[in-house]
Amino acid sequence: MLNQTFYNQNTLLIAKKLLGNLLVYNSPQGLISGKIIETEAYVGPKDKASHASKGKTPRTELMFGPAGYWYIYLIYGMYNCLNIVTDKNHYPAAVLIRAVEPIDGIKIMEKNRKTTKLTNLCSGPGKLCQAYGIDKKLNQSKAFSKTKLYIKQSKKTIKPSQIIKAKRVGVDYAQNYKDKLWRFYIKDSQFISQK
DNA sequence: CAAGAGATCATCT
DNA sequence: GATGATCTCTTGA
Repeated sequence: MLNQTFYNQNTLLIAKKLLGNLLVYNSPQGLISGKIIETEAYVGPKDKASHASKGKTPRTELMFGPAGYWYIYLIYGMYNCLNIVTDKNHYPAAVLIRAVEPIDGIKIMEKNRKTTKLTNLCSGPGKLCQAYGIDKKLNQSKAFSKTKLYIKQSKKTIKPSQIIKAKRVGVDYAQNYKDKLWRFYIKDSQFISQK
C-alpha cells in the first residue's frame, strides 16, 4: 500500500503517479477494487478551481492538513467526490480520483450503479463513488494505514508517454486557473470519464 | 450526436 | 438565498 511519505510529495507528481495503481475498498458489501485511470490535481491556496482558494472553512480544513487523508464531499446535492489530500502540511492540495477500471466486486458495482455496462460503472467521480458505495462516512479517514479504503501499488507502472494531460472538467469559473492542464489520464483507456 | 434541463442539498454569504 | 470538482434523461436535427 502507498504510505504517507508518498502522499507528502508534489501534487502534480502524485496525480500522475497514481495512474495505474489500485483503489481498494473493503466495503460492507465485499471487496471492491479498480485500476486508477484518471485524476485531477487541485493545487495550493491560489487555485481558483479548488475549494481551498476560499480559505480555511470547516469543510476544507482537511486540505490544509497532513497528506494521506481522504477528502470526500457531496456535490450537486447528489454525488460524492473522492479526493486524497497531498503535499506538505499547511499547504492545501488534493488529487481528485475521476475514473477507475473495475477489477474486483463488479457484481456489487453493477448493483449500486443499476447498470451492467462495464465502461459506465466507474467512469466519472460521481459514478465511481456510487459504484464503490463511498460516502461522507469515510471523509477524513486515513489512506496510508490498514484501513477500509486505500491505494495499492501496482507492479506495472504507467510510462510517461502513456499519460495524457488535459484541462480540468467543470471549472470554467476558475479564471486564470481554468485552463491548467492538471487532468491526467491513461491514453487509449475505455474507462475515462466523458467530456 | 449535441444541447438543455432537472434532480437535490451541504456549504458558504 | 445562491451555488456547485456531476450525471441521466429528453428533445430535436
